[in-house]
Amino acid sequence: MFRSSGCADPEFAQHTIRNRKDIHSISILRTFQRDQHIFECDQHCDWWYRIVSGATRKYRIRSDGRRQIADIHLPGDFLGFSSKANHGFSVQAIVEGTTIACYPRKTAEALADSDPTVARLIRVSTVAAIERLEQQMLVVSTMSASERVKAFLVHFRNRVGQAGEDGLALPITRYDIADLLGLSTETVCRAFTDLRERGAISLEGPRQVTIIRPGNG
Amino acid sequence: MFRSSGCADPEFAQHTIRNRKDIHSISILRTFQRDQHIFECDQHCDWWYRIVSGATRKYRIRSDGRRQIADIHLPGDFLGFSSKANHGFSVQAIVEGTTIACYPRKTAEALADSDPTVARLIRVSTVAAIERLEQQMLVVSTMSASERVKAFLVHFRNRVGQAGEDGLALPITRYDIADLLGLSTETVCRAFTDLRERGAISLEGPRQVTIIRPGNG
DNA sequence: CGGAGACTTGAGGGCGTTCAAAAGACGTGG
DNA sequence: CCACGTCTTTTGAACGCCCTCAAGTCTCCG
Repeated sequence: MFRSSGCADPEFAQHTIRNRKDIHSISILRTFQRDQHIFECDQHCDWWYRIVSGATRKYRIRSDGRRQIADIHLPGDFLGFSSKANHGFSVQAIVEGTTIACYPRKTAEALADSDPTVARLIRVSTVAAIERLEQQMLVVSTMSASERVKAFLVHFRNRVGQAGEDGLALPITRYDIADLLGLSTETVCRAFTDLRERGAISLEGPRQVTIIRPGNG
Repeated sequence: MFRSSGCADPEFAQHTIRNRKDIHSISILRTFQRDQHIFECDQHCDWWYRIVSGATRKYRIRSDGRRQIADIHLPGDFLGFSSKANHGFSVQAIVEGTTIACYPRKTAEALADSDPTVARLIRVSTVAAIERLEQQMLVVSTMSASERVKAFLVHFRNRVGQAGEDGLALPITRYDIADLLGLSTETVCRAFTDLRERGAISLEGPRQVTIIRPGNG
């Protein structure tokens, strides 16, 4: 939009060239081990992040010591935005060798200010996070244990995008699922068993699930 | 940033003038009756909205007929963003005479593209919504009924911003609170009674609450 | 082969839901 | 101003789901 302008002002011309910089060019790639922190809850928000490969969990430890997982991030997701100075959540790698692109916040914000494409990318990404959270809330606040687990499996499969095959390799433990769905580990296990016995899913292994009936039943 | 440029190109100059338009100048003010819809879940996302006065609820009807409230919007909040063509939620006025500024989506997006201030405003607003939802999720998925109601009251008081006085006039019914917290109406009532008996709150009337002890206890 | 972590299953109790009923609050019209 | 109907709020009793505690099995990896 701006770049199509035939402006002769050198300062502006230089600016448009700076704008041409892809957001990826200002990023630093980092690799994380399993359970290694990308950032912690009391840390200052100096970076934005994008998952390149692997997965992360966004969580918080409640005053009673229990862990609450607010979101799971998969490749393509942006995270690390905050309206306050500190994140209120910690983010941890779930799988070994999770790769993350890190963007210096000030530079990225300046880029978002000058490049509408970047601003739009951020906007779409945050809106997607909102919709994910709203969906998650619906699941957590109104569904039974089995329904929650099934909704999680269906939602997760849709996100990893294996639309054709229903075989799903879960990168996360029952503990993670429990903390994400607001259930106990035992209840999650019982829900898996229940869904298997009712023919909604089949288990080739604890982490290898096939969704047979995605709908109700 | 762009506007400080001394560019002589007329097209660009005209553009900068367009950029000067405040986002509020492209809005239409509308007033809604109680329970009137701002938009419904299957409606096309042609507008963005900002609450001017009153309050709205963002909700969805589950397949079993139960209603789930995902968020309450108060003056200053932006809403209506979606990454898809349709909203997945309906939004309704809670109080009589709720006033809302409506922005034509395409115009607003173009404005966000050209004016970093607007883009930043939208970004901050969506990030605030994310943080609200994450907080809400924490409440819904790990707290007991009384804790949820108390957390709701404290959170709500902070949002309406009556920091000095603890007297709080609730614009919403027990039914709304129940659907927001994932509880039944009866349980919400019992939680109010419980909190009153334990001295955490006092009730001058069903809708008039004073928070005595915001912390635990 | 041994150990640690992940997963599964069982029994009992607490908390929230459902069903039922009544009291309170509020606006409307006489 | 009061009577009336409707919506909201409150309380009670019984049931059911999920949590907790406990024990055992499976799986992976050194």
